Amino acid sequence: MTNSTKNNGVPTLADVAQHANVSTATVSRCLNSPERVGEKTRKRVMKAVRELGYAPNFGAQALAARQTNTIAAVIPTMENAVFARGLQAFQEELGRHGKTLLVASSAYDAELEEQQVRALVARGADGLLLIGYDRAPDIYAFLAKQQVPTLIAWSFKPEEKRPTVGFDNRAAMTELARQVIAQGHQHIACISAPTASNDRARERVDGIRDAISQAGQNPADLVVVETPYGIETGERAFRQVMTEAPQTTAVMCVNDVLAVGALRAVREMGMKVPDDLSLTGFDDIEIATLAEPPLTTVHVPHREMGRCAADMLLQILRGDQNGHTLELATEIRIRQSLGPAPD
Amino acid sequence: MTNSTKNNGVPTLADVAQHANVSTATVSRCLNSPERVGEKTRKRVMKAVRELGYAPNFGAQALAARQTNTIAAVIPTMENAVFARGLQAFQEELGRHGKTLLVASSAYDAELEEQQVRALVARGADGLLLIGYDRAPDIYAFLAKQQVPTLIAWSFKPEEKRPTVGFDNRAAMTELARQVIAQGHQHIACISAPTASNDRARERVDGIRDAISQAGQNPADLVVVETPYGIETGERAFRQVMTEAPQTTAVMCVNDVLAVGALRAVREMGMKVPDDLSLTGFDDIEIATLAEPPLTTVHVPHREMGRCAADMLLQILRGDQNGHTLELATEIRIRQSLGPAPD
DNA sequence: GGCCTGAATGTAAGCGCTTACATTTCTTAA
DNA sequence: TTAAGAAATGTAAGCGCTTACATTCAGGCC
Repeated sequence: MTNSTKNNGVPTLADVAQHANVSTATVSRCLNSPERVGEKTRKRVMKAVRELGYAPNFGAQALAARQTNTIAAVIPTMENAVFARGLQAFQEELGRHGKTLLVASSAYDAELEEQQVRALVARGADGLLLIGYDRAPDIYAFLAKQQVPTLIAWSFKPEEKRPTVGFDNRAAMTELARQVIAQGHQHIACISAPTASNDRARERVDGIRDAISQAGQNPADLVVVETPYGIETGERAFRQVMTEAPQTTAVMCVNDVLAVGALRAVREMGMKVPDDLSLTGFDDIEIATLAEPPLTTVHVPHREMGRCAADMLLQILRGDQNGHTLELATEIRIRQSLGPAPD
Repeated sequence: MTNSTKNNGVPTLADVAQHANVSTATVSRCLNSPERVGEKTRKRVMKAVRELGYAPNFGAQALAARQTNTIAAVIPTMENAVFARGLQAFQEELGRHGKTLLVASSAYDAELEEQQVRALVARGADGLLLIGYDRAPDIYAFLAKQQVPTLIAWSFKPEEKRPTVGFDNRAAMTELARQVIAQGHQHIACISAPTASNDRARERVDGIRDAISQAGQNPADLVVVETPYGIETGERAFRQVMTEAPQTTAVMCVNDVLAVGALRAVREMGMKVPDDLSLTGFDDIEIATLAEPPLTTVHVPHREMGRCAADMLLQILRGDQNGHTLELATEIRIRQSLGPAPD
């Protein structure tokens, strides 16, 4: 044990320096910009590093270098496959660039999200990924003050100027609703996540209304039931829809999970999809294809979004001043859960 | 702007101290142990904190306090709902205790996992969550040297002495296999994830063999096809099984995702589950109940495991010397995908 | 009043690293 | 051979915070 007995036996840069008979500066350079160190010295230093089992102290590094190489993400929940996928891709891409991912989830709760954002920034995140635009202005103010580059994902509104990677939830849903209407459905209902602080859900519902308007009908007639995320909640929401509006022939859900829940309820109620009732989802996660019948839905490139988000955030951190806004294309996937209106 | 122009305008402890006319020590105490500061002073300081929008510098804090309040997890992938759930619960529980979660994924790749572990430790993780026991000894040595408390999850072997929270994969699968055998199945095949560096998969396969032995048959006869995680791969694996062992009447998969893939293949091949062939999974994730027919599988309390993992790791960090090993119960869920052997 | 005690606050020494700047050593070309 | 420039290395000043220890100050007691 040549390393200092201080620091609990964990070797420090200074220990390595002593072991390799160089200054701490040289060791630091070996580790961070090896090309600036002579080959012989470098080998000697790396050997010392290995022998001592040295690993840099993160706090010290962060303090001195003024960056943590850490990117944070606050997502509603990892249990939603949509975010799990995106986050996975996000992390992979970050990892490729030597960044680490800090994660917190808000459980779709605005207040909790704010706390999480503050906590993660306090943890030294160099950059931040957030889902959707909706949030209190003071969070944005805080982020600006703390100079934390922030990227919004999973939403895309042309009029928003914040750095964004996402897709046009509204337009995508409008397109899907058109297809539903084209099948002759006159009484459409919608099962939505709570729209209060969730622009994605809100936009999707509005997208349906747009299509209804375009078809010359009254968008105010659209029956909307809001419910938290989940299969069971989707089930209950469907029953509510059928109670409130029994004439409904097509139910459009703002995500696949709710749609699967609805699908279950349909079956339990003894109806047939799509003969008696058509059903659509959004996201195109695995269960959409696995459901019986498979769900008509909007395919969203979640993985790609995660990857792009990482790239864009990295770019912003690097100081690239390019337009940091990217719209990804979605795609309607017509499957058996959508059929012509009965009668 | 009363705060120093240095540091890019981001306020520091010293700025707050000056603003509130106290020493930095007092500010620090206000933030970390408020009870040790007089009420008037405390209020004044907190006001200054708010006015300046102060947030502590993480690196400095970590360096001085010698801990980061950060816990890391390396999991195979978040795209597997099993880990997404567990991780979500893990994070929630950590958050409740003021800890933040660092995440990396290994993509089931041992070498990548090693890199990730090193990276996360270098990022100053106070503790570490790892999946399964299998890994190179030098990783364990490294962790010991770095004095990073580590908890293993998703596995549980009575003979292992490392801190662990998990379940007995082998015993659970044995139990399930018994049920399959009890249905008269003589020709069982298994679709497994690669077992080379995955003790969970290996134990499950061995669990089937145990049941076969117990039934007085030859465990060596078990046909095992290994394939990476995924629905499509499960599909292909099933075809391979039926090519290699066409007499098979029950296919036991080491997880639900592979089972769902197999189920698809069964259908494409024009067979009926469970009339022509029985199928089982493992994990009991949502798709298990959504599949047609619903999958017989082993229910694993993923969320609970995540939560317990957090609690245990926190305990270890606190220095509690209790036995840090916890076995969770699994439960067989018999559903329609399992039926009596044909003939 | 003087002394003691404990609470409140201040002083200042690091924590382990990066990096600007200084110094030394090697190349290279006249 | 030598001066000039480049490359390699060393020196040391922080980075912003925590905390051991020192100081101050009230109040209580004899």
